[in-house]
Amino acid sequence: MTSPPHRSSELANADGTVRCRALFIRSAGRVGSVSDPEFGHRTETLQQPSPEAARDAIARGIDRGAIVTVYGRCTVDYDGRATSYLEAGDRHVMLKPDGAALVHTAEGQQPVNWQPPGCDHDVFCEDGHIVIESLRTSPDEQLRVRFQNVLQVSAFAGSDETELALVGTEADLRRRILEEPDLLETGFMPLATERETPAGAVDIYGEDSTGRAVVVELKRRRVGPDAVSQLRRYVDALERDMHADATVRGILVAPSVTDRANRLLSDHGLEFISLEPPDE
Amino acid sequence: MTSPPHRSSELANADGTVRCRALFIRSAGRVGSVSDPEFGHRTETLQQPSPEAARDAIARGIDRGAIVTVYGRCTVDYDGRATSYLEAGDRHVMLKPDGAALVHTAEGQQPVNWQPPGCDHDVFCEDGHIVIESLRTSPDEQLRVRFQNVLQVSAFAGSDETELALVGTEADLRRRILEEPDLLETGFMPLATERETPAGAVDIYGEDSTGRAVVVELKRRRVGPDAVSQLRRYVDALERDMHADATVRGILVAPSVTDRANRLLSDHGLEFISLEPPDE
DNA sequence: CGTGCCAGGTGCCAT
DNA sequence: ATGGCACTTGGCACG
Repeated sequence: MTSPPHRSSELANADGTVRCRALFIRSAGRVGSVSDPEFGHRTETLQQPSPEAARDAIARGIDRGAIVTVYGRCTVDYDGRATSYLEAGDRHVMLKPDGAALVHTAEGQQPVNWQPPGCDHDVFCEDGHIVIESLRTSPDEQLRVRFQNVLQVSAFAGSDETELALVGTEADLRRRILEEPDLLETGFMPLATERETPAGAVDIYGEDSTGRAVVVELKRRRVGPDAVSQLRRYVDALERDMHADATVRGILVAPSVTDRANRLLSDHGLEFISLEPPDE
Repeated sequence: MTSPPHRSSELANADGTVRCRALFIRSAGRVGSVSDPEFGHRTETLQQPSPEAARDAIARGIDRGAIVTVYGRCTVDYDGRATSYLEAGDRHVMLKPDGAALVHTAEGQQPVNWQPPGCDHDVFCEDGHIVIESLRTSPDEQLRVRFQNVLQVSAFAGSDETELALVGTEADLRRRILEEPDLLETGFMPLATERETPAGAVDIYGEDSTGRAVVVELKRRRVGPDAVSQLRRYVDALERDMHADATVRGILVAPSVTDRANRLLSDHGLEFISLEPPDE
C-alpha cells in the first residue's frame, strides 16, 4: 500500500502562509518544540515518529523554510551524472531550504550522497516507510533516500544575515602585489588584471622595467604541473597575438612549487617567485 | 569566569566505557532519549539545555562515538591555511566520531566552515557560553564555534557497515576501453595503465595498428584546456624518453570538449575521441 | 546557460 | 608526509 506523495509546494499558499494537510501529528515517541523569542528562531523535534508523523514534520519543516534533519536507517539511490547505491545503514540526512540535500555517515567530511541547491524535495510514505526524493533538471539528477526506520526528525528555523569574512585568498595575494608591485620585481608595472587572451584570462598583465610584456599567474598555495601549464598557455596565446619577434615573460607567483613543476618551468623558460597571500 | 575545558579523551576508560565527569545533567528544556534494540542505534537529544548540560551532552556524545549535532546562534572563527570570521547567526554544527566538524548555514551544499577528519574536538563553557574547538596539526588549523544560545543538542549513535557503490567514474571508462579496445580505434592495443613518465602517470599506454605509441588520457565528463595540457605533458615526456625520431600519438577520450580545448588539441597535434563512461 | 578557473577544495593512492 | 590527480567536485564571475 502506497500513500500519495506529499509535495511541499502544495502546502504553501500564495501569501506565504502554510496550511498543513495532515489534521494531526501523531508520534510514537517524544515531541519537542522550542522557540526563543529573543532570537526569533525555533526548533521542532520528533523522536521515533510514525511514518506519517515523520512525513508531515519533514514536509512542514520544508514549507516553513527550516533546515530539516532526519536520522535513521536508510538506503540511498542516486542517479544522474553518475549512478550509485548505498546499502542500509544509519545516516544523517539534511534538507536545506535552498533545495540542497546532504546524506552524511559517521565518517568523512564529505557527504556520502548529496544534491546541490535548487532541487525539489519530496517526502512521502511508501509501504509504511519514509522516502525522501530530491530532484533537479539540467542535468537530470535524482536522489532517493528510503528509511527503514526513523529515529529523529528535526526542523530548525532561524536567521543568518552575515557573510563569511575570509582572508588569505588568491584575490588577497593579487591585491598585495598590485599595492606593492616591487614585491614581484623591481620596476614591475601592472597594467591589467584578468586580461583576456584566447587561452583564458591572465591574473596580472604588466611590463617589467625594460618594457617587456609580463604574464603573472597567481596561486595561493604550493603548486604542481597544472599551474605551470596554465601559465604557459597564457604566454603562448599572448605571443601569438603579438608580432612574431616579441617574447613574453611568464611568472608564476606562489608560496612554492613541486620538483616536477620546477622542471616544467625551466623547460618552458618560465619564472617563479615565492610569495604568499597576506595573513590578515 | 571560565570553566576548565572539557577534553573528551579524559573521559574514556581503557576498556572503552565512559565515566561522566559531571555529576548530573541539568537541562532547562526537554530531554529525549530513544533507542531501537532491533537496529542497535540510539539517539539522545536535549532542547534549550543549560550551557553545562549542553557541554556534557556534547562531550558524552563524542566519547560514545556518536554523531553530535548542535543548533543555535553562534560565531565561527577559523585560522589555518587561511583565516575567516563569521558573525553571529543560527547554524547547524556537526561533529563526527572520526574528528570531522561541519558548520552549516541554511544555504549551500558546502559547509560555511569545517574541519577535516582527524581533528580533536573540545567543548567547554566560557563566560556561560558553549564553545566548541576543533584542532589539527600539519597544517595547524583551528576552528572555534562560540554559541550565544543553544537550542538543541543531539547525539546519534548507529552503525554503517556498507560502502557506496558508484558507477560512471573514470575507472569505469578505462575498464570499458580495456575490455573493448576497438571502441577507441580499430587495432588499438593497450599495453599498460598508469604507466609512469617524468610528467606523471599515463591513463592508458598502448600501440595503434601500425605499432605507433599511443598515450590515452581519460575524462569522465566534458573537458576544457587543462585536460589537453595534461595530455600534452605526457606526450612530450614520452617523446623525450624515446629516440629522437619517434613520435607519440596523444588521444583524449571524453564525452566532449570545449571549443578552446578543441583548438588546443589541433595546435598540439593531439586527437579526440568521444566516449562516455558506461551507465551501469 | 555554457566556459573557465579558484577552493581553507577533499579524497585516494603512490613514492 | 609529499605529490600528482580524480571528483556526481562545488562555487563564482563573465560572455
